[in-house]
Amino acid sequence: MADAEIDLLRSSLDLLVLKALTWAPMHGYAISEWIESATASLLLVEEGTLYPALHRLERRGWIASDWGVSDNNRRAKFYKLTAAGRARYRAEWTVWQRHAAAIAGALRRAGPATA
Amino acid sequence: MADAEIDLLRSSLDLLVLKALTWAPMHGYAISEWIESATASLLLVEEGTLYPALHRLERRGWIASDWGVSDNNRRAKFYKLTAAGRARYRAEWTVWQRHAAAIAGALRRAGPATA
DNA sequence: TAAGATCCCTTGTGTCACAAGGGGTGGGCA
DNA sequence: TGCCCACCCCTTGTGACACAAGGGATCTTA
Repeated sequence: MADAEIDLLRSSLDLLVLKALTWAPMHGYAISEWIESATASLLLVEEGTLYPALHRLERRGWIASDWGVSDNNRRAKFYKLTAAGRARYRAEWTVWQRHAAAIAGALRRAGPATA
Repeated sequence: MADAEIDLLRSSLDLLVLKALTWAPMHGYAISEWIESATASLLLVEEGTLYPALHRLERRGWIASDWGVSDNNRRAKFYKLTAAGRARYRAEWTVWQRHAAAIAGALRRAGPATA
């Protein structure tokens, strides 16, 4: 029953990560904390999900990384958006909104018979 | 680039199928047509996606099937919601709305630094 | 100096959408 | 009459991905 909670994340992780980086470079741990706080703890990103996602985004050229030092004086890899990543973010956001609206609309219908 | 179009479906297929059946029993082909029309052709469900999904939902007890004859006088398998499926639909819908709202809210934020 | 928080990563495992096939039937049309 | 197309069902790879469950290193604090 609880599995329904996860499914929407499957589609939106990349988008949320890109969003987090639109403001400033961040390291992975901070990104996961931001997603948790920004969604009121509804979405909890496991480390085994986040880090492969970051590597995937980097491999595709949407983000780039540099080693640095965190606020807590620890070694951390900071990710930032590339120009392509910024464009990608805008495009994906548009698509996401349109599709979310389409699905929400379908779910609000009186019923298939009225279609 | 186009792959972003599909991702949101991944999470919502089950929900849309259950929704289609809240009104009346339907066969697979009609369900896929309804989803297409209800989402203004934004979501196109492949047969190789839909039929496994139907079998999955049936295996889990959310829907049940009976062979019958379609409007076009063809042999078709009609699916209907079970009581458990109806409850499931309501629960999943609630979760979907809450999560979609959470993600949309996170994406509208000024930036992580303000979190 | 021990513990806990911070930060990074990898390897199974299972699920799922999709592409690409296949098959059967009924109605319309040449 | 015979053929084609729309309708309707299904399966088998394949690749992508979230997740659980591990491991490791450093810094701070008690």
